[in-house]
Amino acid sequence: MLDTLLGGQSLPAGELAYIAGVTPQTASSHLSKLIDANVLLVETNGRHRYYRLASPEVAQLMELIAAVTPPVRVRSLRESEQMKKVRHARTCYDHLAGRLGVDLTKSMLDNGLIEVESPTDFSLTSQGHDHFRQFGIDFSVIKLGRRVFARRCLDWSERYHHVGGLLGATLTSALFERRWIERVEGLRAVKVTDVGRSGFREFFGLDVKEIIKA
Amino acid sequence: MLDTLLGGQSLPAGELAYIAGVTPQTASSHLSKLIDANVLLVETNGRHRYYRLASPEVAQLMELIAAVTPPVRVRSLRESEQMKKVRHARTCYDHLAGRLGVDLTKSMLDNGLIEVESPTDFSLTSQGHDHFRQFGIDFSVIKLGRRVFARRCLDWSERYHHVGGLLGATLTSALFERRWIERVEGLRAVKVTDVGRSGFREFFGLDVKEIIKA
DNA sequence: GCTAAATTTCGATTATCATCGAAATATGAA
DNA sequence: TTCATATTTCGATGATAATCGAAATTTAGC
Repeated sequence: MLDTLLGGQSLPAGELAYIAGVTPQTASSHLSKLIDANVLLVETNGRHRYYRLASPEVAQLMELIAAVTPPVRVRSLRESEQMKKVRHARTCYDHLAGRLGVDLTKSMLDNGLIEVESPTDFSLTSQGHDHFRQFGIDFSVIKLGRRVFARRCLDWSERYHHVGGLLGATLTSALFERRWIERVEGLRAVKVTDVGRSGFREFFGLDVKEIIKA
Repeated sequence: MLDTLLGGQSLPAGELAYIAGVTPQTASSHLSKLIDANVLLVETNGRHRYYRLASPEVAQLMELIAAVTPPVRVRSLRESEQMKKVRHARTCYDHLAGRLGVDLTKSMLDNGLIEVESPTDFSLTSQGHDHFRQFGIDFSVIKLGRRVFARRCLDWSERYHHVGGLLGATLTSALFERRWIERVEGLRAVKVTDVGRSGFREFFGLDVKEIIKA
């Protein structure tokens, strides 16, 4: 959770729990300890509680710990293959991340479907609205609710942003529905199907470099 | 045990056990974990095994933890007096910290001996080079090796930076050699001698406010 | 080679922590 | 109001860690 927050974002408890792979109760327990220890700050916003690092010193602290700690040894070929799959394409909460998520984001930027609105957010251009309407998703009728529309989410494996928020989530669930992507059993990784491979090329001008074999 | 080793000394396991108030078995168990975690190094010298911090980064890490952590409640008058001494002047790994370390750093900045080079580093000005040559230290002939020359190290008690790195270490060991400062028995604290008091005034334009009495 | 000192390893006990189901709380929406 | 969602609190259980006695290991000095 701390590693995720190192990017400087504020995230709600549920999302941090998902990322850490624990239940919300467990995450809540850890988060409150981290608050007490002056490591995190929380900002209450309605029923969401956004957690973030308490100070630049904490970020410096974590970088130092990473510098002092011996690098985590990958113990087996299987683990290393799994790591490759996870780096290639995975879900981050409910949207695409990894190489695929980042490349898709870059191609949407290049094609003028989205643009960088602020350090923390993307926005959908009118061209993007049209393009996604053709794709079968009409974002002009989708209600925002409390959720951010298109978060710029820092990708730990690619060190670049991918699209999160409602846009990322809606797009990703559509990709699952159309079977462009499928979950890899037991991992956070996803694989691109043959249908997806041609779909990404035609619709997003994106050549998916390596297809992960199931 | 780590707090004791922050003074920069090497100590045997038995002594660290005594200081921490645990049996040698318990200390040994913790020390071996700290070795595995790259926090400590051990030097075997006959049947004694001398433990010390593994790197300046570990010292910086611990000072940062102290800076982030909420202050510990002081339980007794004696503890409070000890705390005062430690806050006044102490060694941080191998360089000066506390009020004295911070004031010395400020006076070197004011007198143009050093300047802020980056958020993490100081640098020695040409005036500083001359001044230290007069003092008897020629930094132009000291090899850097892998160590940072003059780190801006955050001071937990003063919430300001003091000089670490090679510059801080070289200066501090010279101060011990000339008996401007001496260790306080059983603590990380140091005290300024009468010689040091006049020396700091003449050479660094620094009035040492309170002399810690032994 | 023997003995004493410093330290570690082993094993058992006790204390503490992590975890999650169930229930409570808080908020926003219908 | 009622329902759904986000989050926390409580409580029980299983896992992990701390601790130290006993015994093993290492080495200095005799």
